[in-house]
Amino acid sequence: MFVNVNGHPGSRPKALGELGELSRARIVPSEFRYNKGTEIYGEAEPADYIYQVVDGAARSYKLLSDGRRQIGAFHLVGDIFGLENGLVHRFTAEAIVDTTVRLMKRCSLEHVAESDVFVALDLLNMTTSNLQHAEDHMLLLGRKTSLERVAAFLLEMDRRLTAAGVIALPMCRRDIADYLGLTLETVSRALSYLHGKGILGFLGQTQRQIVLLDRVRLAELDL
Amino acid sequence: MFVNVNGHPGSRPKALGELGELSRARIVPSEFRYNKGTEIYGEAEPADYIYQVVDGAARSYKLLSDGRRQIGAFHLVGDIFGLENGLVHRFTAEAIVDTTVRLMKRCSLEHVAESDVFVALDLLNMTTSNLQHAEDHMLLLGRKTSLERVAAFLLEMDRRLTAAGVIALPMCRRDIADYLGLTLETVSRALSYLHGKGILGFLGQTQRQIVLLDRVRLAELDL
DNA sequence: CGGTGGGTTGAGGTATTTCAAGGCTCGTGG
DNA sequence: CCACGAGCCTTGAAATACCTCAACCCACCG
Repeated sequence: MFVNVNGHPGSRPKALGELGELSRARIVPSEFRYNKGTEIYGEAEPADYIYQVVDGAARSYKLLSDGRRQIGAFHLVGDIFGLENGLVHRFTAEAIVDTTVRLMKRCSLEHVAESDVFVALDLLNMTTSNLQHAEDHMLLLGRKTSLERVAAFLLEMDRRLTAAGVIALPMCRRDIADYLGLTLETVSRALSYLHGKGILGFLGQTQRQIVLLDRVRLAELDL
Repeated sequence: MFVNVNGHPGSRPKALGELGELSRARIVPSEFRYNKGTEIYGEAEPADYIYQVVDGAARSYKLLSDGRRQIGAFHLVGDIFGLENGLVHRFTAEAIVDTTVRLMKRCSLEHVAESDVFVALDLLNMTTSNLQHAEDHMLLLGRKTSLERVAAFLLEMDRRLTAAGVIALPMCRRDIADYLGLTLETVSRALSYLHGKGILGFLGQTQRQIVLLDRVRLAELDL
């Protein structure tokens, strides 16, 4: 079934083993590269590092026992993720495309936080940002229609990764669906609808580059 | 509005409150009572205080422009809520029943946090707890069926407010529905179904007191 | 008593999912 | 160079989980 593409149960990459190579660099943040679809860390794994996307994109998700997946967030260039307060990660994180991350050992960070108020407040600010996103997303998942969800998604991506007026999505329709609590078909239909209404256009033939032609009408769909 | 708080900026705090993790903050808490259904604070209002439920229960929610409501959390006895990092609240909070809260001035708390690393870390811990709850709730809202949602709700309430084997719910079906992203009818049907299966029982005639008769089968529904 | 605020239940409607088919692109190998 | 399969996306048709609308019951309360 869903064994390969999203790296479901089958794949148990050796994130720790790979990171072992980096263990020499204790203090200085190091960079690491993950290939498309590979796991960066798994849910319930020890949270030894925090990550920042240098290039590429990642997804964080939870799974139900039967494979249903909910993506909690996409991590784009510049985003910091993997920040957990407890000892373990609460999400699985995977590279959506070939991705370079900068990583930092968590324990040293915590140690700094205990002695430096401003680091602690920084952590608090980052956690609060994550919380705010999650709160907004609960409203979307609990109460918005499919069209409203897709509109909100497009506006979020427009805000976060538009370059030169074009939204170059790194993720496939299934990822979008699992982020929005829909099926990929419903996402596709909503995008087609918006396309038909002249609200957005596609560039190239991959369907992953989107131009927002009428931001006003799109915003009207995002209640 | 409700301005009966005596803690003025000038007054020097002395006694420790029982605000648990925040006791180091050395802030004098005052109590206040809200009648059933009244607003404690509104979304986008200045966040001047943080709150702890002494008695009763509260709900935090967001509204869409057309009135659709998503309850993000219920606040039960002992819970701290209204903790925002920004200047304004991101939810509206209301008393579900007649409720007594202990409240603390936020600005003084922040001031302490800047100088006391342990207070800042306490704030971080509380924010992280909220984040974790929101993350779990996203999975519920995005991917679980109505029966699974109701089962998860019952188990959460069982964990958080059961006394003597009875779950005495403070909230009505509509609140539950708006928490679970369902309609009140669907919630009612799910409860009836579980009742019919012998998984739960009702006490009294208000339908608000629930006994879990078969926690095992209920847990099986919570994937 | 009559009204109001919950709660349940049924019948019908609908938004979204599910199932199925087909198209397009791209990489690989004959 | 073309054939081929895999991955991704779209679209249609049918199924269904949940919603909507409506009726009714019951407890509470002035």
